[in-house]
Order: sequence, then structure tokens, then C-alpha cells
Amino acid sequence: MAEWDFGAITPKWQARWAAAGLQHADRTASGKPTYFVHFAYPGISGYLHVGHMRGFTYTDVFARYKRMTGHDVLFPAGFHASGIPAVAFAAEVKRGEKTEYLRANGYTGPIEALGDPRAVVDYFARVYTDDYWKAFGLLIDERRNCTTIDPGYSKFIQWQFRALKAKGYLVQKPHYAPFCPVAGPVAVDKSETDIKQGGSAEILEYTVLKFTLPAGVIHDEEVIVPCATLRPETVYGCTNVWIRPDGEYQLVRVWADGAVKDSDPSELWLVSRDGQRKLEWQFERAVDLPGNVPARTLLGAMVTAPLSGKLVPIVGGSFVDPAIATGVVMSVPGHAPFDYAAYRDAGLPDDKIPQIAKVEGAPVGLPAKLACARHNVRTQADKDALDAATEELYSEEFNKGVLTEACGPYAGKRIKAVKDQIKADLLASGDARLLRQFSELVISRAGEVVGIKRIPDQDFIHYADKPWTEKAKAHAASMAVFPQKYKDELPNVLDWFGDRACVRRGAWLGTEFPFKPGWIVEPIADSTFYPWFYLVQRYLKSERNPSPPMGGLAVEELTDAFFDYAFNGRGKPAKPVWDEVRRDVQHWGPVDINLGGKEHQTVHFPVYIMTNVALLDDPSMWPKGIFVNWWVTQKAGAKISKSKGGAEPIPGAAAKYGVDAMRLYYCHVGSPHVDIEWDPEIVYDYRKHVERVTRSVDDALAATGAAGPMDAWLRSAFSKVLATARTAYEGYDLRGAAGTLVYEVPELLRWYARRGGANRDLLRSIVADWAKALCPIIPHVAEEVFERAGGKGLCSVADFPVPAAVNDDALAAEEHLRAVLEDIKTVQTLAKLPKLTGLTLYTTPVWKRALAGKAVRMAAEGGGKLNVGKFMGEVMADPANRERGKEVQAFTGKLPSQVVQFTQAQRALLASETDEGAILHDAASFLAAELGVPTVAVFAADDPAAPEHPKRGVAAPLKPGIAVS
RNA sequence: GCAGGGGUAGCCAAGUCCGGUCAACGGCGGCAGACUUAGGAUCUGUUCCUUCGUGGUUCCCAGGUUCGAAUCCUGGCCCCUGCACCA
Repeated sequence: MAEWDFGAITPKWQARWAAAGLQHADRTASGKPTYFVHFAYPGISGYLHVGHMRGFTYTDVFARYKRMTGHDVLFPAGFHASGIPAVAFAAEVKRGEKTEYLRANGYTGPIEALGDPRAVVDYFARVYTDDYWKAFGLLIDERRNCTTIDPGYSKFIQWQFRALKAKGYLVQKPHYAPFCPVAGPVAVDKSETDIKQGGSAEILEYTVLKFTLPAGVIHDEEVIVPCATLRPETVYGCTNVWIRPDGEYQLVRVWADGAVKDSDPSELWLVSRDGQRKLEWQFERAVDLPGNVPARTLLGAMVTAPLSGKLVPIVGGSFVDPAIATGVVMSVPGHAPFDYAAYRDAGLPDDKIPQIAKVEGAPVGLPAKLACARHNVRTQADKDALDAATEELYSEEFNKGVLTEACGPYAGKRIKAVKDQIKADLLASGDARLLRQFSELVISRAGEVVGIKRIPDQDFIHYADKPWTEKAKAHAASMAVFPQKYKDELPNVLDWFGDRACVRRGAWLGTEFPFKPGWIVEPIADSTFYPWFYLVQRYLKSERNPSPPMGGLAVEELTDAFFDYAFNGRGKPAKPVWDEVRRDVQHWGPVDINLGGKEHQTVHFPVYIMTNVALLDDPSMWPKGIFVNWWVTQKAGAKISKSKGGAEPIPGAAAKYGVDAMRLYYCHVGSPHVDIEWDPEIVYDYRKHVERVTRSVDDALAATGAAGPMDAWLRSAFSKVLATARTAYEGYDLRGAAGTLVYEVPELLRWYARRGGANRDLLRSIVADWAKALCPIIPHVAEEVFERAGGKGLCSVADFPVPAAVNDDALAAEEHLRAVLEDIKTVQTLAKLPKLTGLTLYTTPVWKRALAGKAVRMAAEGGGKLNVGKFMGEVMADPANRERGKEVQAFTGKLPSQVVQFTQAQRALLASETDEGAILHDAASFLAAELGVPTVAVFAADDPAAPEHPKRGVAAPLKPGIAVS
């Protein structure tokens, strides 16, 4: 028997597939249905890790299964190169920060060569293709590979944006985005590619309430004291305004947005130095006035609160951070622990503090005072305790609080319900404005504090458009979406998905926005329609593709007219090759499955659907399916980090565990729709499971026997497995398919051998079919198995086996035998007989058998439940039964409950004419061998020749009396 | 805050949409045996409790619906994830 050297098998079959051109998909006249599948192309950001192979593998399994079930399969792939990652990577290479990482992952070229973003893209595109996809046996049509920064792709994106604009789906409005005074626009995200610090910062939206200081106090005009808060509804509880006692403040002249001239109405705002920049960046017009206003000149001054109209003093509070918002805050000591602590520190009395909200069931007293007591707050300097108290109290009051009568027209309302209303009212009346700020300090790569700046004419894709959204929702309802829970959620996601900023200035890769030079299309927005580009790419002339079909197309030929014709059949073809592309679109479209990670549920998939329904005139070309896969996480539960090189690099893992073992692992370890934890031990187990398959194959192929009585059973049992596997594959249930094929089939083969089955021809044909069924999941081993079983050609292009008719009686008989064998062992254990010398089985008497059969049949007619009264009536109508009245009564009494307990096979056996005695007779020598007894005797309990024994009387249908000695 | 996902036996994990055949697939780990003799083996059996009975108690907790609930409803506790110029 030849060895199973997975290390040799894998490249051997990959070479054969490549030689046969299996991965290449070209339109044919085969008349077969098509299957167009792809995964959300990976971003180019470094080496990938074992986690990424999960989704890639699923896609290949789908493609292979469909190829084997009569489909022409198109499985292309590409690379998402746009955005920041490649730029950041190249920058890090230049700074010398990537050398070790590159070397550790096997990069042998000159380091400085990767100092250019485009070189980074090219290099990793090659790594992904050769070291990951090809190494895992993925049959990707690499002739269609492209990146999002290819010139041809940019033409495609520009067409797309002109098309969206023509439909009115591009809008302009002000937007607020992170901005560095030196570098300009920056991205603030957890990868911190643009920034040095603050990657997890969130943008907070403060409501700035305009408290007023009368004219003549510090200026001859009225001065606005702008208090920034996240809880505008607490304005009714304001007792004073806090400023930093040692801080420097200044005046800024502020115009309302929309004001055009300096002479338009304006206001004087008092803000901290840091606050001044925010006003200039975020308001349309704001000019600071020269000179400082020292805090001490303000202390004690009285200001008027908006909404309540209350007059409150300005008080010094050392906890006030001048860097946060305006550097001025209002004090709500009844509900804000910080305010309460500072208020008490300032020696102000508790009894004047208003309570403006109540939580039902909360203890009596000021909520902030109680919270401070709970968290042992002593002074305003106890920052940690105050933060904890604040978080607890805010959450409690937001969720359960009701405003008190102190709150004017809002009294009695739940905070949760009325908060946004109060905010909107304040904004509408001009008593407040909004100011945005990061939740933590963000420092750019240039070393500057990153702020938030207003972009007055930001372009958005108008995803909030109602008719467009409705169209997308209606289509989504008809799509095949896995998992179901995402399909259920999709309408809500589409509703929730608002307008999205789609261009940005700055140093990143991507397509230039056709309507605004210097602006680059944002990376999500350039990845909404791309599967279609794989069809164009095949015809695009390039170095890698020097002689495309029909002469192909040059980049300059990718005009709007071309795309309109290719995708929508509009206009007239300028060249014959246009028709070729158009026919490909109609042939391969629509996309059957777009697979992507769970993060895409609220990122890529919604815009994918939206864009397709917007740009394609023919609804039959709209996407048909989405498959969402969850992640592979690290032991601690953290996502395996791409940038840090991954827990386990892919090439190493492939060598260690074997490619097929890893494929099986991905398919079987858990549902595709839950996160799985990467554990090398578990992966190693899957290697053993693949080995179990090959051992099982070895045993089966070693058989030399002829047809036998067990053949019918094996055929049926295997057919059943095939049917299960097929159904599972059809429903994208890879775990189900893998489970039944990998774990059940070896069991069947073993039982067959144990029962004396050894039909050489049957076993070879079953092994060959088994290989085909396994091929989508473990293709390399499957090909090898197929070849050894005498299969002709490549298993990967064979037809997926069709299950034969199942002989239920044969299955039921075998199941019964197993059950009896188990019962015998139980009896043996109870009898404490380690060694049996004799075994006699008493099968059911005919009358019991008849009654049980009748009960099962009647129950089946009655929907599974036995009508006892009717049953007894019919039974007792038979004089033979009346004669045995007592016995019959005792036996039938148990029947109703037993009928529901029988397995399906048992019910089938009882309802049929099968003779239990015959099954056991035929298996007598098997039982003798299994149990190590010299002889096994089988009698019907009502056979006059049966020897007398107490167990003879207990014989019942499917439960023979078992006498051991 | 907004939105979403989840809590199943020692561990991982299926089942939950469509309530019964669920003491609950499968794998791992444990235990016993076989085989072989030493390999991270393999094979068979077993692995909630059990006074072995058509026994008892289970699927985060507390209620409810039902003849019947891991599965449906209500409330609670705990964990995880995404949130817009990041991909």
C-alpha cells in the first residue's frame, strides 16, 4: 500500500489542475448554468494569517461543489489596494520599521524596494496569490486578477461615479473630519496608520449652551459664555458655570453659519485658548479677538442660563480642562458627580441644589451626592472614582430617569425620550450650537494635535435616499443570504445606512474623483461594484495579458460608453470586442455568491447591494447571494492581528498540518457563522481525521471478496450519507457535509467489514464516490483516493455522485441488530458474566408482533399519536386476543407510550413484514464471534420447540428475551 | 449612546427559525478493554446522577404559554462585536 505523503500529494494535484486549466473560466456554449462566486478581496496591508484562509477556503469549496454539479464556474479574485494601508506600509519600510517583519516572513528581496506603495501592492498581490491561494488549492482564475489602483480599474470607478451622479445619488454638504494642522486630513482608526496616538478615539458631539453675560461686565457688548455638555437636558439643574480659575480665556467673534459679511449679526464668545481653534475650524466664520481675558476677572460674574432663564454665578473649578470643547462647562451638581464634588469643595451649600430627574425606586437624595458616596469620592481630585460614579449615574439616569417638575415644559418626560428633543429645541431657538471633539487626545504622525475640521463641500453618496433604499430592500428580500439572521437584519441595515462621505484629500491610494481634482475616492466607495470588473479585466491589454481575446481593449478604450454598453447594453458597440464583453456579462451574471467577513455586514454588503441596484438596468443581473463568514480569533479572544504578522503564518501552517487538514478544519470546526478560536492542537486533530479517511480507504481497497449479503446494506447506508452530504452542500452547510462524509463513512466501512462484507468491486466504486463527495473540501487527498480507487480523469471535474435508492429494510435490520447486540452486552454486564458460554434469544411471539405493528400503523395514520380507545376496541374484537385477555391488556397498556419512543427505523421495521427472527438467525454467527460464545440460539418465543426459560415470556417486539449463561 | 451577536454537559461545539423522535450530532479530553509493543498511534466500549426502574435532574437565572420547551413569550444577569472618510 502506497504511503500517503500529504506534502507530495498537494503539489502533485495542484500541478495537474493547473495543467488541465481547471481554474480558467471562459464563456462556453455548454448550456450549463453558471456559478459566479468571489470573496471580498483582501486589503493589501501585509502578510495574512491563518484566519483569512477561512473565508477564502469556503469560497473554493462552493466553487468546487458547483463545478461538480453541472455548473460553469467563475471564481476570480482581486486586491483592494486603495486607501491608507499600502502607503503606511511603505512609509514604515522607509523608516526601517518593517525589516524584521519582512525577513521573518520570507521576503528575500531588497528592503528599500518596498518603500514605494505600488511596489508593496505588487509584492503582496504575488504573495497572496502564490503562497496563500494557490498553496491551498483554490481554483482562482488568476487571468482576471486586478487591483483597485490599476489604471483600468480607475476608469471603471470614474464611470461608476459619473453614473451615480447622473442618477442624483451624489450630494454635497458640510462634514466634520479629523484634521492635522500640518498634514491636513488624517484617518483616525485603531491601526493608527496616520497617527501616533489616539487610534481608539471617538468623535463626541457636544451641545454648547449659550449662557449670556450682560454688556458692560467684561466687554461693552453682551458676551456668550458657551458651556459645552453631553447632557443638554440637565440645563434646568444648572447652579453655576465652571471655568478654570488659573486659565486664560479669550473672546472670539462668531457668526451663524450662512452669514456672508462681517456686518451680518455676530456674537462674542468667551472660550479657552484651545477652544478658540475649534470654533475657527468647525464654524463657518469665527475670528478671535486680540487679548486675553484672565479667569479671575470673570469669577463671581452672573450669567443667564438658556431655557430656564436662571441667573447663575461663574465659579472656579480646578477640574475643568481647557482643552475640552470650549473650556467652559455648566455645573449640575445634582446629577453630575464632578460638579457635585467641585461644588462642595467650593464650600457651597447642598440644600440649594435642584433635583431635575428621578429614577423610580432610587433612594431619596441628590443622585450625584449618593453616587459620590458610593464611590468614596472625597474631592474633585478623585478622578477615577468620579469617572466611575459619572458613568454609573449617567447610564442609570439616561435609561430610567424621568424629568421632574423643575424642567418646565419637559417635566414628567423620560430622559431617553426627551433628550434629543431638548437638544433640537435649543439648536432651533439659537440657544445652542454643536461642537465636535475627540474623546481622547489624538496626535498625528507630524506630532500635532489632531482636531476636527469642517469641510463645507464634502461629497457624499446619498445612500439615505428613500426610493433607492426601498429598491435595495426589496431586492435583498429575494437574495440567498447566509446566515439567515443577517438576511433578517438586512432591511434594517439598509435603512440605517446613511449618506456616506465618498472622497477625501490626502496621501492615499485610489481613483481620482472625476468631479474634483485632487480628491481621491474613498476605499469603501470604490469597492461596491467590482465583481463586474473581473469580466472586463480578462480583455484588458497589459504586460501580464499581452494577447487578450478578440484583440482586447487598451486602458484608454475603457470609456463611459464602453461601460454603459457592457453592463447595461446601452448605445452601440464601437468594436466587436464590446459585444464579447457584453455577452460575458450576460453569461456569467448575476453574481451568485459574494463572500465576506462579518465586519462587512454593516460596511461592504449594504453598499454592494445599493450600488448594484442603482447601476444595473436589468434586475436579473442584481446580486443573488451573500455569505458572511465569522473570524478566526486568537486564544485570548482577540482578533488575530494582520499587522503584527499573525498567530501562525499561512505557509508554515500549511506545511505543518497539511492543506487538506486545514481546509477540513475550517469547514468542520464550527458553524461558519461563529468565531472560532485558533488552537494548533485542534488543527492537528483534523490532520488525524484526514489520516483516518486515508486509512479507511486503504482498508477498503485491500478487499478482495465478491458480492455478499451485506452489500445491500452498505449501498443503502452510503447512499443515505451521500444524500445528506448533498443536501448539506446545497444549503451551504459545510459543517454538515464534512461531518457526515468524514466521520460517518469510515464507520460504515468498518461495520461492513465487521459483518463480513468484502466486495472488492462495490468497495472500489464506493471509495471513488466517496472521494468525489469529499473533493470540494479536501481536494488533494480526494484526487489521490480517486486515482487509487481506479477513477478515470480528475476527481475535481467528475460529476458529484447521485445517491441511489435507499433500502430502508436493510438499514432497519442492521440497526436492530446493533440494538440487540447492545442489549446483550447490558444483560451480560448485569449478570456479571465476563465470559459467556451460551446465548439464547427469544424473539417476539406472533401476537405481540401483530399488535405492535397495528399500533404503529394506526399511530402513523393518526399523525403519530395512538388513539387508545379505538385501538383497544379493534384489538378486543378479535376472539384470539380476548382469549389472552390479561396478557393482551398488560402488553397493549404500554404501547401508546412506546410507539412515540421508537426510532423511525424501528417504526418502519414494525410496520413492515420483516421478520426479526430472520435478522437474528442470519446474524447468529456474527453475534457468536462478537461475543465470544460457542453458539447462539434464536427461537420465536411462541415456537413450541423453544426451550423453557423465564426470559422466554418477556420477549417483545424489537426486544427479544435474552438468556445468557 | 446607537445597532447587532451570544450564554448548551470537563473543554470546543451542533441543535434554537419550523416545540415532541433531545440526556441533547460530532470532535477533544477522561476511563476501561483490544491490538501492538511504544506512536503526539489505531480499534472497541464508556463518560450528568442512579438503590438500575418505561428512575431522577439538566441546556445562564426567574417567571409564563403548552398535554409537552434547550427550542416560543416576559423580565433579569453576564460576555462579545460594529459604528462612517479605517478596511
